[in-house]
Amino acid sequence: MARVSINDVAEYAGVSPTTVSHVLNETRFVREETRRKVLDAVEALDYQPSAIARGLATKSTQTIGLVISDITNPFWPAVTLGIEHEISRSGYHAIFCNTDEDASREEEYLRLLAARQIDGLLIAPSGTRSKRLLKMAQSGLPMVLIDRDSPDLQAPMVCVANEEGAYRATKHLIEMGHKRIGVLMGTPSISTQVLRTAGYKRALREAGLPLDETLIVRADLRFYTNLPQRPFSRPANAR
Amino acid sequence: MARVSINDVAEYAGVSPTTVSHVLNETRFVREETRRKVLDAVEALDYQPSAIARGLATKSTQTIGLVISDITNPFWPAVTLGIEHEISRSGYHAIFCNTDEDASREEEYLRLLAARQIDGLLIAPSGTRSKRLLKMAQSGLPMVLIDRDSPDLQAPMVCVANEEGAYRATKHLIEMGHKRIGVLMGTPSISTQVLRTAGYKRALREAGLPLDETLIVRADLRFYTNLPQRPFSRPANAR
DNA sequence: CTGTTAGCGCATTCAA
DNA sequence: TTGAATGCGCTAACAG
Repeated sequence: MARVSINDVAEYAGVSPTTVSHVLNETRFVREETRRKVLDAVEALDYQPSAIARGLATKSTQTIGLVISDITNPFWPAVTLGIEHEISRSGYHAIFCNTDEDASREEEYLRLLAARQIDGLLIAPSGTRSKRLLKMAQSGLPMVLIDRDSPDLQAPMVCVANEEGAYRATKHLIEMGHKRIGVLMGTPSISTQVLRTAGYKRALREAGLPLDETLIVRADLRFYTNLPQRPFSRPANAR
Repeated sequence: MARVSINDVAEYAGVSPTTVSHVLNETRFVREETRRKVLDAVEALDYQPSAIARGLATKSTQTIGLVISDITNPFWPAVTLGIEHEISRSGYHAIFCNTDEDASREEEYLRLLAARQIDGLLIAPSGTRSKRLLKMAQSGLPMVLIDRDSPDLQAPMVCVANEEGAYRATKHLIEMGHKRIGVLMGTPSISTQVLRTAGYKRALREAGLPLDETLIVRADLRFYTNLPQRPFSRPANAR
């Protein structure tokens, strides 16, 4: 039952562990004959290198953290799928973290990811500024924000045009002759919501329409299907 | 930039690494005074134990593999959410693997998970029987099948009542007076599809209705939203 | 062209 | 009540 290690392979092949390592990683030239012996041993013993041990030795884990808010919001599966494809194409893999829009869960996950020594981080940050996240960014951990901005993080971000989108939508309604236009807003602390509301206001301003704050309503923007909905009680959320 | 290790903490606190390890894991009694010193050192140095190193030493990774077929099928986000909650509640975390219903991707992921020394596996197996998966099961790796059965695996499974569900649905239609009832079937190799079709047939048989095979049609059962749909071409699939 | 040695950061005997 | 020594499985100098 004991895991077969690089030493077992080396012994079986009659070479040193170093050589085994080198042929497996193609990290230095090895005589074809030796190479064959090693490969045969690997085959015979069904050897699987331990990513753990390698990680410890190289300080690189080929792992990236994926921190999102709510996988049941259909936006995220679509994003996740694309991410997963690119990641796995490059030999990496993702640790999946669903924060449920809960700052303490986010914090917990960040701690875990740090302990797992991730090589990079993809995150849709919750509104609350996390000291840990900040520190991770400053430590030089490669990181990109998805869907949401975070003022003090200054990491690259990819997102939709929230302000512009809301602006255009509002403008469109105005052009159709509507005067009293409302907004359903999700979690206010999130950049998407702030920006969309900003776009909405800009359109109103531009059209000379009055801004009625009571028309901006806090709502639960989650997507409902008739699937079993979240068995866990959580604060309302939205992208 | 160098990671602070257990030795740094030990030195800072004026104790041995052994003691640090013990207070952190609460694995043997340590005098309160010593304990405090260690905890203070941890705090002062912002020490994060390396899960990698621990994994290598203990052979336990607190990691479980989650292998599903298609995260854009709304069934899976719902399932994933529940899994993620339970997993993280227990101090574990998941490596997310989206196979896209592709046997070779499944194979690749299984290899990766084995290398990462996962402690357990949750999988919705693709139809094709994987030798690697079989070996993993036989090696004693804790494993549970989700949503789909796999004949030669004999692992615990949790799924919906496919046969019974299809049976009842069909029966309902029959009771409403319908005679020509069709089936849209996804990937045929998957147990869900087989069972549902079986339930359908049972209902027909029971009602003495003829079975018209041409009414069982292979289809793409993916769920379409107006979200950007899979930028990758893949074979059609379904749960 | 290949092997020896020495860590990576932790947990764990075995001693004291 | 605490330490010293060893090893997990691998990679990376440094030799030869």
